[in-house]
Amino acid sequence: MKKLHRGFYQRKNVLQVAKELVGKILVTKFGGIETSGRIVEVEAYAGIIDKASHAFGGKRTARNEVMYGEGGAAYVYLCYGIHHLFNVVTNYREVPHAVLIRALEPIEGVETMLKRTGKKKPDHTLTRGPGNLSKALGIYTQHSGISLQSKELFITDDDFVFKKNQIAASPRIGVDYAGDHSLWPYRFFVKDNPFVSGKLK
DNA sequence: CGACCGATCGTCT
DNA sequence: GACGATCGGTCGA
Repeated sequence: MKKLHRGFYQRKNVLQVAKELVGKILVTKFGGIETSGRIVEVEAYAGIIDKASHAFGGKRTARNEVMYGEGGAAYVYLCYGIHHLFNVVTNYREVPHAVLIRALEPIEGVETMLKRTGKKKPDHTLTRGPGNLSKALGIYTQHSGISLQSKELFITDDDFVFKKNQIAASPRIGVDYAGDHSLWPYRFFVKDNPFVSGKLK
């Protein structure tokens, strides 16, 4: 289990980082309790040229400021007033790229995840979709800006790799407002994995 | 099945 | 004052 180093995140090609994040393990250890899951779905957001990104056009606000920091930090924001969406900031300072983590396969701490989400059984909805996974791992907007080198929130590599033909690309979900950019194939996911969100199959 | 809808609130205009 | 990088429930076919 190797914690991903800063160099993994601080690369220029957000699509490359997004693809490589599929198969890695997202871990939280809040209050000494570990919960983790293998990443099976992500979306890349390509900064100022990407109409779907919060940083489109160089827009800079208190909320998205962490996207302009150096790669390797968490960017968490509240969506629809309910869901806390977890992103990984990539690239270098002043280049606001990010990868949204959309689904996990639970590994560690399923009991804790059930407690946090209020679900009864550990089915595929537990960590399916960005809102659900954040809730299951205990990630909230208060964690926005913290480094992924921290002891409480980080991503590891256990040398597991999905085969190339198991990974598919598609347009991103829920970004119709981005017009033509909503068609960009910036979503990467594991085929036929029950934890992957979006329409079934 | 698919379409629709309500929840809920921080952020930006 | 409007609007989400969502989710889960309901309703009708």
